[in-house]
Amino acid sequence: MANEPEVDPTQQSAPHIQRRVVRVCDAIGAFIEYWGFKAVHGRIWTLLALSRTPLSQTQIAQILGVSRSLVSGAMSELMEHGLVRPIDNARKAPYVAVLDVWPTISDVLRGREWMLVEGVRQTLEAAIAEAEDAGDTQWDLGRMRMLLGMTELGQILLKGIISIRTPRGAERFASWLSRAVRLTRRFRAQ
Amino acid sequence: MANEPEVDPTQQSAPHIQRRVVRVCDAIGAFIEYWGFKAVHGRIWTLLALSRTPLSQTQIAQILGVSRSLVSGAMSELMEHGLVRPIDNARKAPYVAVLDVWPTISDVLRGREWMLVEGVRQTLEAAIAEAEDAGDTQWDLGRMRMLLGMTELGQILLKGIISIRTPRGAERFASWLSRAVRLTRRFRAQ
DNA sequence: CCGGTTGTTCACGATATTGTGAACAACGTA
DNA sequence: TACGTTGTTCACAATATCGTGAACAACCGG
Repeated sequence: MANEPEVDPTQQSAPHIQRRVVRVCDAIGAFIEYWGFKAVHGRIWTLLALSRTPLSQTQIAQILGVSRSLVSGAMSELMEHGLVRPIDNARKAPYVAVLDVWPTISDVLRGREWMLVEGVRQTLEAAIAEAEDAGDTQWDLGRMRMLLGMTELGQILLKGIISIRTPRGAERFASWLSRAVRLTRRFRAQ
Repeated sequence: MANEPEVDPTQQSAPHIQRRVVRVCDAIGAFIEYWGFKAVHGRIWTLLALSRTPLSQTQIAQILGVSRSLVSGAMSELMEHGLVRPIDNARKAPYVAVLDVWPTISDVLRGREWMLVEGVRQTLEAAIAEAEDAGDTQWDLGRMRMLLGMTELGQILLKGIISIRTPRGAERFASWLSRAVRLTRRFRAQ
């Protein structure tokens, strides 16, 4: 199909604007790399989000300058997370980005972060129970209780953030947070 | 000094409570590993935070079951970040945890996160300028402007969070956030 | 049926990360 | 002084991660 917008694989003769777009993809990739995803996920999602037309995996690989195998693997992960979808039901099809990324963020928070905080909470409770029984002198029971309190606070915040599904939900959460912070003042002052 | 609390290097005969504490250290280490630090940093900090007495690097290595060299390297990094300090000025001294971790979190947000978001913003601005000049058909100018808006919103939030230094600051920020979310309602509705 | 394309899979290399052990200097004490 | 301890440094091993290229199956148009 010669009437498609031509995508030149060589970076030199690619239109200036495409290189600018790839720079954006790289920057967003670097950003989300710090949030537990891989950089290539962010690069692919951004490229699809900024493209007016759906793109094939081959096109994506050409534009980003990576191998098709890398794109293939990253793509199936992105589709698992619901961040990208094929334009029709066949598995062999051009792809578009899903712009509403909040469900994914929410899933990540509910899964990864929640499990980590919950793990801390459980080990803390076990250590506190043990320390209360044993009358220990080496470990600081008060500090353990403080950390447990912070853990529970973190879980409450996580629950609140996860429950945000709509702009209206964000509004409710923000005003709830405002009130909550005010109320915990005396607790922090101790 | 035989009157110090004995710390048994072998995990079998270590007091139950110590093993519980180490489990807490591991859990917190796993948690902060997802936040750009290394797990061993969290383990060491937690151990010091939960110990009533200052600990030497050798003791830390024994309790956590890692080598002294690993502790040494992690320790100097923790001291750079201000999360741990020696009990007296000499470099050879027992160490204690600094419990106020907010300055460090704030530094991380101001450094790492800010640079990443700023990088996205700059590449987006460059791409938008180029697209406006070139009258391009392949890339979606509207989406770029949307991402730029989200980036600027992120920077505003980051600035707000960073500015929290005291409980009073947290209170101000929370109520500001509540108002801000309410005001941006019509913007999101578009 | 046959080339061409598209996505998938796998074995592999390149590279970064993490932790270890040995050697060493600084310090205090018998 | 001789010795033990503490922290530091460095070369190295173990491991994980990232990305590649080749082989392959599915599909489409001639």
